[in-house]
Amino acid sequence: MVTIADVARHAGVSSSTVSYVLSGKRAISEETRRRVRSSVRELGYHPNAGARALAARRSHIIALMVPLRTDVYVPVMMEIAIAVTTSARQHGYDVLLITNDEGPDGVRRIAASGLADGLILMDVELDDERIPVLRAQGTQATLIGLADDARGLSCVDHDFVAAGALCADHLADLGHREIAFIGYGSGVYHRHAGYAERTLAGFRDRAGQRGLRFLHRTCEGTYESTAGTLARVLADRPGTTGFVVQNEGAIGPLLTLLRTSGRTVPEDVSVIALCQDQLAEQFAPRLTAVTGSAQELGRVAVEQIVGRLAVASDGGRPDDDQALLTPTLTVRESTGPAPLLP
Amino acid sequence: MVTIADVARHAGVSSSTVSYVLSGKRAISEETRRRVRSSVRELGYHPNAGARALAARRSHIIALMVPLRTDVYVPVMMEIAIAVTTSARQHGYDVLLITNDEGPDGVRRIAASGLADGLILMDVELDDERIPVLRAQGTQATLIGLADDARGLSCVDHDFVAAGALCADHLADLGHREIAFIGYGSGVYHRHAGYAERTLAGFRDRAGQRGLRFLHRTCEGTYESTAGTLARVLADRPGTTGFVVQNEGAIGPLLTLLRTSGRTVPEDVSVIALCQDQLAEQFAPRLTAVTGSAQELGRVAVEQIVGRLAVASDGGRPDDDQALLTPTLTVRESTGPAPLLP
DNA sequence: CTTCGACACTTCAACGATGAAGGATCGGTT
DNA sequence: AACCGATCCTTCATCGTTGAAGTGTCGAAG
Repeated sequence: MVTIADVARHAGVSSSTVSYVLSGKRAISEETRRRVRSSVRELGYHPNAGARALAARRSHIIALMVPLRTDVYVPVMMEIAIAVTTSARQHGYDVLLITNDEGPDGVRRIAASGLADGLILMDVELDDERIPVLRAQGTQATLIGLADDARGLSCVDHDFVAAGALCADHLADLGHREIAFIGYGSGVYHRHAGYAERTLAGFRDRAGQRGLRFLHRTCEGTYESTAGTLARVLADRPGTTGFVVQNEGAIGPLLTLLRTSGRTVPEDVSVIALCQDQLAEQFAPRLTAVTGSAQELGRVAVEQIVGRLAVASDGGRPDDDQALLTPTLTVRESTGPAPLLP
Repeated sequence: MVTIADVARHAGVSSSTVSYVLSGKRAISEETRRRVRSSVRELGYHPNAGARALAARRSHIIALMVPLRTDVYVPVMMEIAIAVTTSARQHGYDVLLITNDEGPDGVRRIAASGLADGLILMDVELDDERIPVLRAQGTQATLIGLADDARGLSCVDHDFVAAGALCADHLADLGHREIAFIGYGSGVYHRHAGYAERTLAGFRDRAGQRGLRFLHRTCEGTYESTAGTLARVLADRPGTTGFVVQNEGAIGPLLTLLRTSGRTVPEDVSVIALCQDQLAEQFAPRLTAVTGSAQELGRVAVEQIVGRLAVASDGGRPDDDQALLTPTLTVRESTGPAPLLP
């Protein structure tokens, strides 16, 4: 193992000079800097992470707490996790993956052991048990999602209200008047998962303003569940010409069921999905969709936590930013003008 | 921050006694152990990760290197990552997430800095650049996937050969004679991704033994690509009655296309998928599928690396195990007896 | 010709844990 | 009474890095 002392000896300086060259915290002459750098390269020196964390009281690790639950669309989670990892690396941090089944104790463990400098929490509930722990430990953290009381924390999330409104506007612009909103399973709403409720609220408000009638129906995302939901919708409101789908699993079944029931998309009914573009493009017809960038979410979360850590290590009190990312509507082949009344 | 010295003072012992109570490496009297444990609890002591890593020369961290690429089915990757994380915790390890765009340098960085004790590599290519680095650094590692030269490493993977054979057997048992194998995009084969080639090989061999005629066609997994692939298959071999699909993205389009071309599943054609059960159940009809457990894969990988680390820290030379996990065939509604010849 | 400040580097004491080596205590054996 | 071994605990050096404080040198100002 190559230590800083080996580098120092090789470059003919003291080890703290090597440390200063590497951290850039003191002025070092051009000549010495060059020599040290070339010794570092020649010996293949990498600072020992443990020693560095001990001495500097910073591990340069960010912990990312991901849900075990699989009722959220998994590729999105993965995309966020990867975006967090690559963004973190750009700021000189590594990412520790922990699962939220460790709960508040997990947060305590990570914070108290100094394993990570800060945390990013995913799948936050409105009234989350982990938040008081964070505050008690004085640990820097960012939430992906919104919580009731986010004092001392930063947050970032998609603007689901805007996403819901975009759906309503698009269908209203096309002349649709009766809409069905196919949501997640009822469990998601009972958990008060913010994203589900906020999308619905945004849709509901805009739908009201635009004079749309609509139904909201939960759906578990299986074929059977979608079939049941669709049957109920068509029984309750036979004049429905627009569908908003926020459940990734329900999209495929819905399209199949519409087809087999003799309804053509988009001539007879329009379908607009709240899902990743990649997924929207896999169906036939390709789906008009409202999307937020998962990568952006991860990137912003990292920037928030890195910013907080920088301020805190200078002895400051970080601002609690709340970022809402604006969603995008991409019009594809699944939406069109409402059919003329028969 | 609570240190081991605080605990020692509180319990009226020396700090190394606390250390021994916690590690269990020396005999400590029942009475003292009790007192130390209760002090630990009362003060909320968690050992400082950096100090522990420095002194013990083990970080208790396993690095998991995941692919950035998205042409593999992402939920499977996530499932593995989560299984690795939860299994690792059960062995007292945490998991550091790194992306394979860091390449061999990433491996060097992690190994040389002592950030992680060992690595688990995913998406390994047959001739992978990271493997020589691992060997040079003397780092313990496990591969998820198989490599050409795995000396000094452990490996775990699904038995894709067996999976391919299972597909051939099932269709042969049902009386099918002309089969189409819809694979991944050509890029996957050009990369010599082991799983694609091995599944095909297993299928090919068994198909030969069972007297099946078959076509193998690549497919990018989009609707258009699937349509093109299917059209070619039906033009080349109009008598095809069985489909094996190894591309998750192609399943939905294939089912839709078969239906719109007037073919009923399973009465006219049988479809067997190589994909997760969860996905197989989302289609209508539910798909007969051959599956390997992603959770099991993660669990075994962790057990291998933890085992290697234990042996190595006792000064031993770990065995290079290669585990192949047996896949399961679950018969659902998408396969049935071959239609009688017209 | 002293003094001062700027610059460039070094010295050295942390940081918080581990674990080898070294007591202290005690019952039992010669 | 002296010695022994076992048991249980403590002392202390060590891990590799950081950064405050200190040293030495040199040019410019007083």
